[in-house]
Amino acid sequence: MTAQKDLDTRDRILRTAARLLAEADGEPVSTRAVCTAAGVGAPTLYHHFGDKRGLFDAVAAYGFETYLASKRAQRSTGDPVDDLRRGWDLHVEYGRTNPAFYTLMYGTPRTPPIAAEAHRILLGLVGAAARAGRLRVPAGTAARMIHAAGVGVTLALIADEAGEPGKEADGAADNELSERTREAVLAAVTVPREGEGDARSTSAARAVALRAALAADPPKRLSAPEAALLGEWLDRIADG
Amino acid sequence: MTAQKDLDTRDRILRTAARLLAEADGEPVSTRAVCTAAGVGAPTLYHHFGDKRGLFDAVAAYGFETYLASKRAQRSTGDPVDDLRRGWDLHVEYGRTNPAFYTLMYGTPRTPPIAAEAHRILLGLVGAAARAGRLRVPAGTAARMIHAAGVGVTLALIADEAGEPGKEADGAADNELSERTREAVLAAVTVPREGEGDARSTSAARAVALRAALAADPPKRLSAPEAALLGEWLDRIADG
DNA sequence: GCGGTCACGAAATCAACGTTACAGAAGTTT
DNA sequence: AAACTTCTGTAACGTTGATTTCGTGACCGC
Repeated sequence: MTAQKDLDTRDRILRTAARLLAEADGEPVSTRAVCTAAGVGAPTLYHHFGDKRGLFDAVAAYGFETYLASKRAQRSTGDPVDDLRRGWDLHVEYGRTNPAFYTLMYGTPRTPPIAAEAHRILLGLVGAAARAGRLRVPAGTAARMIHAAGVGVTLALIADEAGEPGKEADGAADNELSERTREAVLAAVTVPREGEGDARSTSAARAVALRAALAADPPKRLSAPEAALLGEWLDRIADG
Repeated sequence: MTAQKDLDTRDRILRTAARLLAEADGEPVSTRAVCTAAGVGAPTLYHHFGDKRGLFDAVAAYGFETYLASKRAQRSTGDPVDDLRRGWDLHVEYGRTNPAFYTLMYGTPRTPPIAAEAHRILLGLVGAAARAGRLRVPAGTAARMIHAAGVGVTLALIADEAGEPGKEADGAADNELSERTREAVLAAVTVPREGEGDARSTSAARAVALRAALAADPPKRLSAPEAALLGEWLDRIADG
């Protein structure tokens, strides 16, 4: 079974590189270290991954896949705002359990392309909330706010745990930071539940909902400039 | 003037290293590159900074000093919540104009000790708001939330500008993200202005204010365990 | 059973890195 | 003026990095 052995070795290199990357706290990991730790020769690594870049790209994809899998598996709870909550919690949880991968992903200005799918999933959740009339700001703005705040909170938690490892007791404080910031952003971005808000918030929410629906299904009876202008007006109503 | 020449060369090396660090987008900068770019020999660098670590520590302090100077120069506007706003804006502004230094500071789990003073200044601003009765959550919690969200927003803006450089037009969208997130967190953390809120929020704010005052000036008439228990109760009141 | 492809290891190659002897120049002190 | 300290350049040293060259054993279709 050549294919079996092949996958075994490749996977072993991948796992070893991931472990070394997690242990080395930020400073670079050499291909030599990966080879010796995995018990393979250098040509084996180059046979499977081409070069160092290819190896670490594969490692990044490998480490991020568990997160994407959990995100993709997320089913709607019926309440789109609760779905946003669960998405936030999944994000923070992944960062806390995989700090090395996470800082590689979101701590650098050059966000790897693998993270693009995570962002697409977030846009999907936010879009659903918008179509349900639960947003009071444009969907793109809401997504950016949620993403930025979530990344900031996760990096702060990682920094805390790096500073004082082994402290299990502050898990409560960590959850407090995450949940409070999450609710702060969601409160600023969503409308409570039903149309019980004042007229201003509901008209804003309806403008956002219409905007999201039009984005998903472009109006055929309007020209492109007309649609663009309409979108701008709807944003202005949403900004209230 | 030996001292003059000394400072000149040292400063030139510092500036050159800072520039190379800003240009090299994340990947490491070699001492050789710094030496050739600064027009000095290697022993000069080692004479002034000891080794590579010493050089980059000095560079980090050098790059962060402008930020700390602006923070320290910040005078109160009279409204402690407005002071928090200005502190946030200063933070974001520094990150956008110095993305390389900023990601070095806040993008890594190992936050350099120089950033500790920035955090102390933030704690001072938050403490002032707490003593003025403008906080509805404990001061430490508020500081953590503001810091985490601010870092997240700044990193998001840096990532945006790295993705599409030269785009001056989206400065408005950038400010929108920063201001909206800032107001979202401040709204969740502070109370509006005067004691016009309902009884629950004012009692919470007063509990936080008392807590902050006691932290600054420990009560002499209470034993340490008593004071600890009192603090816990005040936090519970503040949490509502 | 045999040529060919695939997976892998031992050792080597080449460049780049941090760092250091050594030496010379310039100012300061005596 | 001589000795000394400080600052700096030339030229290396030793290490480590990524990557390749060559060779060998195993498996697979014919």
